[in-house]
Amino acid sequence: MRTYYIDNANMTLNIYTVNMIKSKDKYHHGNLRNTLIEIATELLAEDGAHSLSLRKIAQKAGVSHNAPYMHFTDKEAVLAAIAEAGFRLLSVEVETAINQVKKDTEKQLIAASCAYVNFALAHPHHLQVMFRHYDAEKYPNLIQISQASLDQLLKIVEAGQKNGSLIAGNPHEITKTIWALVHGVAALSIAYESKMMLSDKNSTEEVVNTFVQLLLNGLSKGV
Amino acid sequence: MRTYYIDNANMTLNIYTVNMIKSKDKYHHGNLRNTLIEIATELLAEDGAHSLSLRKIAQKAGVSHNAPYMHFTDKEAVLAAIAEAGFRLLSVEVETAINQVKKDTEKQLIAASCAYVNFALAHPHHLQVMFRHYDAEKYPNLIQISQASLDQLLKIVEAGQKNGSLIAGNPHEITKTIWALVHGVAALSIAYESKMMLSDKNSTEEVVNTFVQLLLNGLSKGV
DNA sequence: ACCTGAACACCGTTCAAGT
DNA sequence: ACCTGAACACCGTTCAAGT
Repeated sequence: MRTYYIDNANMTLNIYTVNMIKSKDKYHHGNLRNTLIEIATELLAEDGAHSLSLRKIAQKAGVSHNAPYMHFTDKEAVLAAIAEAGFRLLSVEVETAINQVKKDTEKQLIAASCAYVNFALAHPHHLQVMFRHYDAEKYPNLIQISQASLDQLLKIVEAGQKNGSLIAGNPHEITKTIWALVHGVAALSIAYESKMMLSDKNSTEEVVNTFVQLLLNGLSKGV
Repeated sequence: MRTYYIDNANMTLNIYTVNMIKSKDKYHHGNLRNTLIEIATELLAEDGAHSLSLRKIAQKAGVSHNAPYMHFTDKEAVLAAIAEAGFRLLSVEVETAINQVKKDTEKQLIAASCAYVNFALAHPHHLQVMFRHYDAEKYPNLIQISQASLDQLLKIVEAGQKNGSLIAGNPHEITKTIWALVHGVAALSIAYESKMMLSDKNSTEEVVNTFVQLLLNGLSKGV
C-alpha cells in the first residue's frame, strides 16, 4: 500500500491529496463512518427499520450509494453499529437515573427500570434494532456493550443483598429476572402502542413501579 | 357484482367457469389465501423475516407474483395474517400445557410460561413477526387474538386468588407482570441465542421455573 | 485510501389485459 | 372473480474505474 503511493506519486495524485485536505467535510474523511451512523439513527427514528436503506443513508450523507461499503461490510453491519450506539445511550440514561436517587435498593431498581422503559418509548425503532438477532461471532463488541445495563442492575442487586434488602441466592438469576420483566414491559409497550401495559391515567413511572413492586414482594400469598 | 355476471354471461365466460372448476387445485380457488399464509410461515421459519418476500411466496405457491394482491392489500397484511396464525398456535400450545398439569396455580403458571418460552425457541422468527408493531385499527382481529394467552394467564390468576394461593389485588396487573416476565425471557432468549437467559446444563423448564418462582416468592427479604 | 457510476438480480406495488 | 405480464421506482451488492 505504502509502496503504491511512492511508486505512483505524480501530479494527479498530488491534486487528489490537495482535494483530500481541502474537502475534509465534503468527503467525510475519517469521519464518514460516524456520520453514517448518526444519519441512519435519525432515519430510523423517523421512518422505522423496515424502510431504512443504505442508499437513503448515503444520499442524506451526500456520498454515493456505494461509499458506506468502505466502512461497513453490509447492511447488517450498519444495523449492528446503530444497535451498539443505542446500547451506549441506554446505558448512560440508566446510569443517570440510578445516580439521581438515594442509595436505596428499591428506589434504584425502580429508577433503572423506568429509564429502560422510557428509552423504549422514546426510541421504539431503535430498541427494535437493538434486540434483533445478531451473530455473536461477527459482532463481539455489540454483545459485550449490550450487557452494560445488565451489569448496572447486577451492581444494585449485589448491593441489595449485602445491605439485607434483597433475598440471598444467585445474584445473576435475580438480575436476569428483573431484566426480563423490565424488557418485557418495554417490548410489549411498543408492540401495543402502550395501550396494553401502560395506562392513560397513570404515568409510566407509576405503572413500572407497580410491576417492580409486585416482583419485589412476590405474587404468592404468604402463609 | 352479481349483475355483472348475468349481463356478461357469454361463451368466453363459460369456458372460464369450466376452467375454474377443472383447475381448482392449480388456481387455488377460494383457498389461495390460506395456502399463501402456510407457505409464508414455512419460508419465515427457514430464512427469517428479513428475506421474506411476496414474490417468493407467490412463486412457491405456483401463482404469479401478483396473485397475493387478490387476498392481501399489501405485504404488511400478509405479515399480520402470519402473526394471527402464530397467536392461534401459541394459544393452543399454552392451553395444552395448562391442561396437562393438576389444577395447581403454581404448576399451571409454570406450565403456561414454559409453553410460551418453548414456542419462542421453536419459532423465533414467527415470534418476531407476532410482536412487530401493527396498526390496531387496521388489524383488529390480530390485536384481539393476541390477547388469548393473556386471558389464559388471567384465568389462572383469578383462580389462584380465589383458592388463596395468590395475593389479592388487581388481577390484570398481576397477569401483566407475569406476561411481561415470560415475554421478556422469551425475547431475550431469542436475541441472545439462548446464551443469556438459558443455560446448557439446565433445561428450559428448570430455568423458567427459577424465574417464575422468584416472581412468586418475591425478591425482597421478608422482615 | 477513498469514492464513484454502471450493472446485476432482486424487491413491492400498480395497471391494463386476459380467461 | 381471479389471475397474468409489463412496467415503475426502489433495493443490496459487486466491480472496474477515477482521484
